[in-house]
Amino acid sequence: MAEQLKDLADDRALLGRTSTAERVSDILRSRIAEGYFPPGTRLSEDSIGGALGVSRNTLREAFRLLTHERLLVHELNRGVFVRVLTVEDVEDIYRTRRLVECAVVRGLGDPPYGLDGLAGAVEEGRRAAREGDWKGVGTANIHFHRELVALAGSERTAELMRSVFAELRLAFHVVDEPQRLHEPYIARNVAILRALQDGDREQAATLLAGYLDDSLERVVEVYRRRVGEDG
Amino acid sequence: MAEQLKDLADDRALLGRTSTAERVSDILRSRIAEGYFPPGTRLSEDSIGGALGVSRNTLREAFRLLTHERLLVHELNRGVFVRVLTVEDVEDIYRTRRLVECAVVRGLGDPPYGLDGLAGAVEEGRRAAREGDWKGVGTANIHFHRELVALAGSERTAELMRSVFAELRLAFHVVDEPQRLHEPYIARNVAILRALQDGDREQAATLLAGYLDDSLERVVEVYRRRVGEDG
DNA sequence: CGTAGAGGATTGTTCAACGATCCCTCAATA
DNA sequence: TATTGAGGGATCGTTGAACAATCCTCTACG
Repeated sequence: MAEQLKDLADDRALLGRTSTAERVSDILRSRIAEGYFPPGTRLSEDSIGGALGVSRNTLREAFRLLTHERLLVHELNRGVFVRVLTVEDVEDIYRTRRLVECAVVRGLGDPPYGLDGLAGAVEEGRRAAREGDWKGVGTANIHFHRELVALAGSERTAELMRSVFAELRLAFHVVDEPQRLHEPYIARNVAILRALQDGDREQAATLLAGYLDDSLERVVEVYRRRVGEDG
Repeated sequence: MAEQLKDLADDRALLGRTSTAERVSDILRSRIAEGYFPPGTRLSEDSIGGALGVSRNTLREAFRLLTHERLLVHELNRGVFVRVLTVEDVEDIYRTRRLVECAVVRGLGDPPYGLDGLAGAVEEGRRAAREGDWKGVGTANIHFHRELVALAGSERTAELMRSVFAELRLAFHVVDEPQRLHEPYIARNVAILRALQDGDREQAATLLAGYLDDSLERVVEVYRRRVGEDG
C-alpha cells in the first residue's frame, strides 16, 4: 500500500503541471529554440495571446517563466523581447560553465560513475553527425554537458546549468554555423568520457577546461562579427 | 562626452525598475528574510493584498516571482506558503555551496585579489558578535560568502548563489538558535580570509570545505529535530 | 466514534476598463 | 539641415469584478 501511495505521489507532479501558462511557455520555448522567434523579436501580448487563444494574464505568466529562464527580457511598458546575448553574456556563460563543470568532474567520488547518460549523449551526437544534422549535433552536445553536470547529484546545480545551456542555445542560433561550431567537439566529448571511464578525473577536468576555452573562443569570434555593437 | 554618456547609461538601470509587482515582491522578500513571515506561513491573497493596497492580480504576480526564487511554494487551490525546506533541500544547498564556493577559490588567478568586500563582511560579523546580535552575525556570514562568490566575477554564478543563500536563510529561521549556529564560524571566516591574503588558494579551499561540512552537519542535526517528518 | 454532506471561504481564471508610457509622425524653429 | 516639441495611436500596467472550482470547517446522522 505504501508503495502505491508513493507511486501516486510521483504522478501528482504530472497532473499539477497542467497549468495553461506552463504549456504556453513550453510552446514559446521551443519556438525560440528552433529560431522561429529570433533574438530581438518582440513578443506582443495581444497578437500572441490572440493566436494562442489565452488571456493576457495567462500569457504574462508564461512570459514571466521564460524571463526567469533568461530567454526573454522584460522592458517596462515596452513588452518582452527574445533575448539578444552580448559578447559579455557569452563570456559569462562560459565562465560559469568552466567553474561548475570542472568542479563537478573534480568533485566526483571514486569510480565507477553512472556514465550511461554521458555515453548516450555521445552516441546521439555521432548519429546526428553521420546524418549531417549539425543542429542535432549541437543539441547532443548540450545533452552531454547536462549529463555531466547531473553527475554531481545536485538538483540546484543541475537547474542552474539547464538555464545556462538554454541561454547558450540563443548564442548558437545567432552564430548559425552549426557544423563549424559543433563538429570538432564530438571527438573531444569522447575523450572526456573515456577519461571518466578510466576514473581519471583530473585528466577529464583538464580536457574539459581546454574544450570550454576553445569553444568560447570560437563562438565569440563568430559572434563579434554577427552582432554589430560590442556588448 | 562619450564618458558622460556611458555614466548615464549606467544610471538607466535604476530608472527602469519600477513595477508594482516587483516592489511588492521586494517587500515580501525582505519580510521573509527577516523572519517576519516564518517558513510554513500561509500568505493569503486577501489579507496581504488588502494590507499593501494592491489588487489580487498584481499580488499574484509578486507571488510568482518569489515562487521562482524558491522562497514560496504554491499549492493548487490552497495558496502560497513560505517555503519549509526539507533536510534534503538543506543538503543540496550545501552540496551546491561546496561545489561552487570551493571552485571559485581554487579558480582564482594570481594574487592580489580584491578582498575588501570579504574583510568588510568579517568586520561586520565581529561587530555584531560584540553586540550579541547573533542574527546579525548570520547575516554577515552570508555576506562573507556572497563576497567570496563575487570574486569569480561571474554575474550568473553570483545570482545563483544569491538565491541559494536566500534559501539557506529559511533554514536558519527554522533552527532559530543563531548563536550556536553562527558564532563558531567567525574565526573560520577570518582564517579563510587570511589564507587568501597570503595567496594560498589551496589552503583557503580546504578551510572552506571543512567549514561547509561542519556547518551542514550542525544545521541538519538541529533541523531534524525541528521538522517532524523526514524530508 | 466515525463519516457524509452542507455551507462558507479562498483560490483559479478570465474579461473589460482606464490610466500611463512609449514610439512614430509631423510641423515649427533656429 | 538638424533639433525640438506636440499630438496620436498602440501597447503595457493595474485594477476591479465576475464566476467556477476547490478546500476547509462544522454539523448532523448512523
